[in-house]
Amino acid sequence: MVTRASSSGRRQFLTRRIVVAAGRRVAESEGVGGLTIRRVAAELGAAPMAIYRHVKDKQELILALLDDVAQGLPPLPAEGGTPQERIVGAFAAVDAYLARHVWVVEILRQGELFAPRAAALFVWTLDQFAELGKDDRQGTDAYAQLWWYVLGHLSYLPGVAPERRAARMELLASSVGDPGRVREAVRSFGHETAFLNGLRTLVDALAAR
Amino acid sequence: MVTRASSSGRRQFLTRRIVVAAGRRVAESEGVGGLTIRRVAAELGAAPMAIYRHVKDKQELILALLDDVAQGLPPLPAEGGTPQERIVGAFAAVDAYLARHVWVVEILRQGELFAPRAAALFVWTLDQFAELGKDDRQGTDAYAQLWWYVLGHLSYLPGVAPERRAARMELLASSVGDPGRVREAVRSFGHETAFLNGLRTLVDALAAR
DNA sequence: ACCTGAACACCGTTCAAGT
DNA sequence: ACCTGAACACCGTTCAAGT
Repeated sequence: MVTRASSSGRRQFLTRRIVVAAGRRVAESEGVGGLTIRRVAAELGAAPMAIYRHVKDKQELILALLDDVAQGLPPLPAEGGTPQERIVGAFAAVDAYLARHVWVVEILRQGELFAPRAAALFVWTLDQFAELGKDDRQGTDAYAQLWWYVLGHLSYLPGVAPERRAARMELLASSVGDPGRVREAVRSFGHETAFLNGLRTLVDALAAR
Repeated sequence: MVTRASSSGRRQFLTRRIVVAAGRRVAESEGVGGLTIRRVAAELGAAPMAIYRHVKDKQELILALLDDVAQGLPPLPAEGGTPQERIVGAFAAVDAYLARHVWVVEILRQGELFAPRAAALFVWTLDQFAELGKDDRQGTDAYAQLWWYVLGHLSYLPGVAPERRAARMELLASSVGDPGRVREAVRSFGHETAFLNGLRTLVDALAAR
């Protein structure tokens, strides 16, 4: 996976862009847990300390990664349909995009957020709820509530990795008086459709209250 | 913080209970990030390797901690009121309890869950929705949707630490065309009341759909 | 100016000892 | 049986070099 050799020249062969791109490759393939300065340096065939010339410390690298991912966020839905449909579409798209980059969720949880892309979604959401006759105070509450729902779903995703599913299921079933009932109830559960249905339910309720 | 000295005797002075209790003290005061085998050992005045006699590895210690916290989960509401009120009460109580132990949320996110306490909440929730005329398939979806909402709220908590709030606010406001509107909208936002209102809205909608 | 190497203070964990 | 010490393979980061 070494994309650059340090052998040829001595002069600058690293840039912030290159470092961030390498960091992203590492995070994408091994998760945030596997993201280390030394690992990124190895990815680039450089000495670990070379990284520090382009990034203040590990925290700054992580924030740069967050920014990088934010660039790829799907665009907000334009006109068409009801505000409810647009809101569902927007949050479902954000959820789907971030689900493809679960490692980011761990960073988001550390209290970071992607501005300005998060800010754009926030204001856009205020506008949608304004169309539904809600003021910005109500819109803010609704935005937070929708975001919690999405963040919770994303946070739960690592647990549904196929190899974990069976073990969790058994743990759950065996802890209860009627294991058969639990197994039966969970059998047909699909988190994606449950997520979407719940999102629709929540948006409609927020619009109607 | 050393609660036991290794000096006096040579024979067993550690037990699994003692190790787990020390681990919990460390996690509670420094978070999961500060939880290290070596730190726990120091807390007990023991050699790091002594820990491994009572706990297989760090992962097992973490699971034991999860179990320990689960013991303190609030009891499920008994009869009285509508199912909706009981459901809101139960999930709000779980949220409040875990909010007092935020470090646990990081573990939950790693895909672990507390059985059998989680199982009890799950089955209890199925029962409540059964009273509302929903079958276990619908109840399972509702449980997942409520849990995502709670987990998202808990995941968001570290970001509202007082010292972070102002910085986040500015980052958000400055990223947008109309900073004044954002500041005004967010001014009166209170995440606890927003959480509770959203929970009520969601439960009522799930009951009605 | 940019990269490197050695070093420091940390990790989890194994293994061979001590009592 | 239980605890300890040295050791190994990792971290992030600082500092003094090299070109």
